[in-house]
Amino acid sequence: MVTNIKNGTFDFCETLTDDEDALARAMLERASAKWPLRVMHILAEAKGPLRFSRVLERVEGISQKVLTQTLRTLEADGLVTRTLYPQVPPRVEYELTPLGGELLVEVVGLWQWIANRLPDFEAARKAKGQTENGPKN
Amino acid sequence: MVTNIKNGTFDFCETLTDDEDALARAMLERASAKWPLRVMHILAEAKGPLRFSRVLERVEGISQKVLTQTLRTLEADGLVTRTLYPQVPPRVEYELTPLGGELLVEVVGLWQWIANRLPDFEAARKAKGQTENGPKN
DNA sequence: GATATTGGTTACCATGAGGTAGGTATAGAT
DNA sequence: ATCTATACCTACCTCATGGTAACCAATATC
Repeated sequence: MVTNIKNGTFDFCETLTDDEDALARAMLERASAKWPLRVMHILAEAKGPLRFSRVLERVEGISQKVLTQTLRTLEADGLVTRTLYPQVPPRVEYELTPLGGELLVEVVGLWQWIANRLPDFEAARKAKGQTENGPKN
Repeated sequence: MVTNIKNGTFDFCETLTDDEDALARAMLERASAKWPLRVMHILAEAKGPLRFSRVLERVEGISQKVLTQTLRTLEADGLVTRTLYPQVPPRVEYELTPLGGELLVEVVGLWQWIANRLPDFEAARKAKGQTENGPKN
């Protein structure tokens, strides 16, 4: 895996147009941001449609505004569906799409890789400050 | 893969302490941010140590301040090494660590998955606006 | 003595992302 | 007539982030 870096075949970005690059980057940022992942996780757990208020209850710490924005972005990206029932207290349901489910799985894979390497990261954090050669700054 | 969402065994987060969760989340955000990925990519391409100025030249659009911050963060996380030679025009070299190389590969995997699904995302973007049932607001 | 080099740090300013509070629409209950 | 519930939207304020520019240290060069 790391070898494809060493032998120079490490070519992402180069195979994409600028537009595609920007879109992929945007997706990556969205997928790894704080709220989208949580919201998608909640929706995945629900295994079915969820009303706005239910999501708001379960995503701890999120504000209504940000949840609205988050859901709209996820909808625009095809990761969740939004279904409006024009009742008189309006009812809106959100559900994870198959694409959203797949993306979630991919991100969770990366997440778990990171979780497995957590000791390495913590070790790096502690080992800091005395690795420099030379008396110091 | 998606099935482990459907049958309820979808449990990341729950297996981690709050500290670990926060750390993993921070790593994920860092790994997917705009500059760290580019800087690591440059460093990976170089297949060896690179001076600060060389990195600055190659990462198009980054400012000196942000590159400094980025490199310091990467160093703190054990993803790059920083070697200071206390010469009189100071010389500092940065190099990707094995851990950094592995992380890069993982993120690139996700990146490529997204790139492969780009048509789906674009389709979702276009198909927006008429999926709502009900005349609309 | 003035200046350039290298890898920063610091001060200052602009942009924007997020939080809070309030408004809106409408039917049914009181 | 008024209040409640739902899923927002809009305005306003704040705080963090990123950019620009100036400064630094020590030697070598003009």
